[in-house]
Amino acid sequence: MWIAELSRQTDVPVATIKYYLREGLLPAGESVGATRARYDESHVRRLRLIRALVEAGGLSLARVRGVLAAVDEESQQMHAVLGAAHGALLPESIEASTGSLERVDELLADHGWKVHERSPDRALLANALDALDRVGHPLDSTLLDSYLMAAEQVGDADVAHLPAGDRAQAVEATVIITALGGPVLLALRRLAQQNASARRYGVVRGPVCP
Amino acid sequence: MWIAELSRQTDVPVATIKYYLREGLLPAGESVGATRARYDESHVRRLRLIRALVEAGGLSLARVRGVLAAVDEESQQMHAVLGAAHGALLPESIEASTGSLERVDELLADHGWKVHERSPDRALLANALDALDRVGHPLDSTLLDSYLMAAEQVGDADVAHLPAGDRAQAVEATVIITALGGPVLLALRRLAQQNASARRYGVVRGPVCP
DNA sequence: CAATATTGGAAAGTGATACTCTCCAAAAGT
DNA sequence: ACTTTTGGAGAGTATCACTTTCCAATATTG
Repeated sequence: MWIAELSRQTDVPVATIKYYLREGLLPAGESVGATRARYDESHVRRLRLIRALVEAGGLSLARVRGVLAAVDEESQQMHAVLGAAHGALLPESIEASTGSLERVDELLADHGWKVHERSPDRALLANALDALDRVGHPLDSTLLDSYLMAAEQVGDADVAHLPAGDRAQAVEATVIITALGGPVLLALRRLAQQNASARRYGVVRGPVCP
Repeated sequence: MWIAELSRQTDVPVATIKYYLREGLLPAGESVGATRARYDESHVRRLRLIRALVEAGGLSLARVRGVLAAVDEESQQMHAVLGAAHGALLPESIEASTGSLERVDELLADHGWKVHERSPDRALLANALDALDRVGHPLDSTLLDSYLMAAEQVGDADVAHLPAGDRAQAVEATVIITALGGPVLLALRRLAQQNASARRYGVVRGPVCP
């Protein structure tokens, strides 16, 4: 198919496809003459993946680039793919207080979690705890435990549901569920908060949506 | 205190404070003469809140403005404050397929969740499910159930931990925990995924962080 | 065969966001 | 008297994610 057809099938403007090609997010089509290139199903899939990560996952194009690199890295073990996908999803350097980092490490140790010691998530978590401290609302330890147990449920379920057979599909499923599961979980959490709030405070009329 | 002292206490550059004042994110100080204004603890707290929402919560200044408006709205019931905070945290119009919206509504009905029928979270959730469909990895119903139960745990715990006494503090705690709890939960989820992945796939060496 | 349309490719332009810098005259400190 | 600081405003800057405009080389259509 030509670029116009690729645009039609994915609902992405031709100009944007050209931009993604320039940026190296989308591999070039098979060049047919000087002013023509042919695209195929793989381009349709890749383009849909990019749009899903950007629109629903809220990733920047820079992060998408990193995620795609992790997807395309053929040689790695599945466990490493997850680590690479996580690495691509996060800023690589976050600063956090040693106090919060210790609290995180202790928490992980208490529950016997086996995570990479240089995982950016440790620092990211500690950083969030620091921010809560700074605004004068430190995260209660029992609340943090609730978060951890809920996260464990979800993380276990995520990994259990990764397809076992085809490696390429498992890799894609890994980045998709990691990136798009987040918004799903956060939306459900807010809905659960609304439900819990309705029970705790009672509702005269529904909540006001401004 | 003068603006320089406010800057010192919050680690926010004077130019940025002036910018926030212009943008109406920070209320003006008490004007003392033509070239002087006095700031107090309330400005320090507000500024720290803004920075926490922006840096740790990842909110845009436009969303912060909405959240602060919800905080400052004195008249509302606590339940409405939560709704307003949620409203401010999300885009107000998200489109989703009727199929996914029905799936969401059914899910909420099955679990007896009482949420506002026009909550943007419904559409946001349905939109995320649509995105998963479009990339050819529809969200498995048992996995969605795991998400829902985990979200219920967290949402219940969040609301249970809101301070009961002072209303102003409860309002602030509501927006803080809603906005900053998200990153905490997502970081823990990724750590849980790493742990589950280590168990499922075994680890020869630790995951590679690129 | 002529007229029109489409393509790949590159460069420049756009609009939003979040600052950051420069300037100013009035006032405060020394 | 002189240096510093302040509030206020305007302009400038960097990044991001496109979008527009241009081109010459083809393809398609009549």
